[in-house]
Amino acid sequence: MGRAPCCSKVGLHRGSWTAREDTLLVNYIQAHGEGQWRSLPKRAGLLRCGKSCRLRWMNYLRPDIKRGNITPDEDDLIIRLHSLLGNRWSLIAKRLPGRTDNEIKNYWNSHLSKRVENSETNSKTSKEASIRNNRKGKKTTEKKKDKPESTAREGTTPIVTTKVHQPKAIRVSKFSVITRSNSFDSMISGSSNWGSEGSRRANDIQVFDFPACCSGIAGATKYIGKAMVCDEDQEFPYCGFDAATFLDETPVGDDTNMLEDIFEEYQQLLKGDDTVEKETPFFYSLLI
DNA sequence: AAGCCTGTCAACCGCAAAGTG
DNA sequence: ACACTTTGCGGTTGACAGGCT
Repeated sequence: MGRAPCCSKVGLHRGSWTAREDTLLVNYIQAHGEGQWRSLPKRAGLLRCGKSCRLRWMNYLRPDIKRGNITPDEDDLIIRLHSLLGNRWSLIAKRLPGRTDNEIKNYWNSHLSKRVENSETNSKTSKEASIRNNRKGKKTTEKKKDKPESTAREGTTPIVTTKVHQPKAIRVSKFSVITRSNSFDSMISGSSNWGSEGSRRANDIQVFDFPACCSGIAGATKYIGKAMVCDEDQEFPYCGFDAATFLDETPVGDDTNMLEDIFEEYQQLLKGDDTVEKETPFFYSLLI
């Protein structure tokens, strides 16, 4: 499909998987577990490359994959998370149990991107109309502040088009935490000693106070999640709060209200001040 | 009925981070 | 510190299905 193979895979199967191949892969992983993808095909008796096996398992065969259409709730959540995180599909997928990054990416590209684009166009058009009206001398009762633009869709939450970050693809470690001792430089470069799997249990769910530097601006006081230490000597947004880490560190549960709450709180945080983007590109460089 | 067009989605790719020796 | 391998990510492609002309 598409491009030439990344390496010589003469004799290896490519393209769609057969039922037999699926069975072989599932049986092998059930018996031996995931990992060792490079050697897995040989051991499982598959004529596929390890990458292909991993992809098939991750995106299709895993038992916890949720099949079926994206629900309106999921749909909304994807739009809103994308407005915060950009194309970080794996991060978005983590907030949608049972959905894969590939699925969400495809769904976005085929369904949502156009819708959001249209909503932005519409909103732009109405804004321009408004400007034209103003130029005509039509009175406006109040000067609108720069608020997040949103448009309503029938029966769903309005689409938030506040900011669309276009981050580059970076891998976000599952247990990444920002510590006082870690500089932003190390955060960006990814040379992370920001925490280790061994130092924290994955399911530790606690309620934390936002550091004063953050809560002062955001108005938010608490979030539920794993520890994230902030350098309170610095003022937000220099303190080390970042969307990816925040969402990554916040456990996923079945409680959609909790997700809503988390989203709302982070939304508040980002909304804090548009000058953040203009005056502190450093903060945004964490996301872009 | 046949051909064209469009949308969807599984699978591929290259790249970069993380892991290992 | 370095080189090499493994893993994970996001972008892209092309097969396929269904609608349209």
